[in-house]
Amino acid sequence: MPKPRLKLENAAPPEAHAPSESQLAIQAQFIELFVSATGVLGVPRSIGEIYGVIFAAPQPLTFQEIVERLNLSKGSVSQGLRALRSLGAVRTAYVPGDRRDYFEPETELRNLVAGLLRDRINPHLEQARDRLGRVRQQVAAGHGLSATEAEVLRSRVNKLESWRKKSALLLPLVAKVLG
Amino acid sequence: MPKPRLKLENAAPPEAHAPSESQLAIQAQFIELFVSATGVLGVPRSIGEIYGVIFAAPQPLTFQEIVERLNLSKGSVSQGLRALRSLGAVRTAYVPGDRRDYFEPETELRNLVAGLLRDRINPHLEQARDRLGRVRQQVAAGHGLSATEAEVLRSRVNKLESWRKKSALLLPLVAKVLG
DNA sequence: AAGCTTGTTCATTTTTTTCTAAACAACTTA
DNA sequence: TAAGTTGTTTAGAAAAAAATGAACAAGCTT
Repeated sequence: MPKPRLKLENAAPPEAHAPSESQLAIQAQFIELFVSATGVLGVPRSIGEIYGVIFAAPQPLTFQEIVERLNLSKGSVSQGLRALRSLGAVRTAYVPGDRRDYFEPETELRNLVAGLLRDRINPHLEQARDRLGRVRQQVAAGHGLSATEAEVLRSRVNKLESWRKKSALLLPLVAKVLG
Repeated sequence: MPKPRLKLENAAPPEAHAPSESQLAIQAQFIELFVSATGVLGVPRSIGEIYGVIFAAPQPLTFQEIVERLNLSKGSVSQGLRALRSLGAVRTAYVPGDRRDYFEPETELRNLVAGLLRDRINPHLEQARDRLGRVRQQVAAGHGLSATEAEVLRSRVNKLESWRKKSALLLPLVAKVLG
């Protein structure tokens, strides 16, 4: 026999009331700002909207509130939130007596940039290092090239190597300046 | 057997000969490298291919050579080259006695990054400054907000302002490190 | 257990981006 | 002037990306 559970009486969660017209206008401005950033970052528009609506909210929002305020499908919001959490751009907030997830924004630029570097840039840089090694080998072994052609190609490979080094030098610096 | 083509008798331009198998392999490696970069930069794959094939060539290439080596349509190559020139990533090289355009790569990272900043980042930053001003006004005027809510929103706007300032500070630094 | 609520997954549809091919313009040479 | 090159423009096809919605899972509540 399952033991009967006590209902939490005060469960009435700190529900955000329906936003006023003025609040809606503010929210729209914030969202617009982040949506325009998606263009540069190459992420889907809906992700900008989701981050924007969370950023614009004075209190953490529930999944359902995000769906309603943006008129997005549950599927899109679920996927968007997963991406944002993976970047470290949103966190879940715990609300006692409420089973739902509440979402709040990460607002430290340092941390947001760190997430982007980790998830989007670094993997490519590492892959590039490997590829570059292969190109260098190919060029070194390359036959059918005149002496001057071979020389040009070697200098091109060296250029690439210098790009890679400078990038690797730059990224920590970026993190430092933003912190 | 390729069908014989009518040739101009003396014009004989410094035509690149058909690449050897080894040259093709090298070229493919270079292209692969730049195509993988398109993912990060959010530019079309074909643009990576075009820059790659130019970067991989010891001498400047003609439009037609690019089309043939990549099996791309003339239209794609024309558009891709325009974008690359606008970024300052490829230059045209003059070849005496030849009407065709020859293309060679810009290989200075500093200049490539400068082009990206100019064409892709700066416009967005300027737009962001305007939008941010509007958000600040909205929040300042915002009614229908409790005192604590208004306080949170003001601090959010201040965060955004500090992001913008840090970014504006960072970009010149990037240019300097890469130079 | 049956019936809610909350959120995820994924096959399909919708939208956006990218590419192509055909028409065209500008210029050169016959 | 006609005919040939070289490259651009653009309408529409093809491909890729993003969003939807229905089925599903997991956990409460009664």
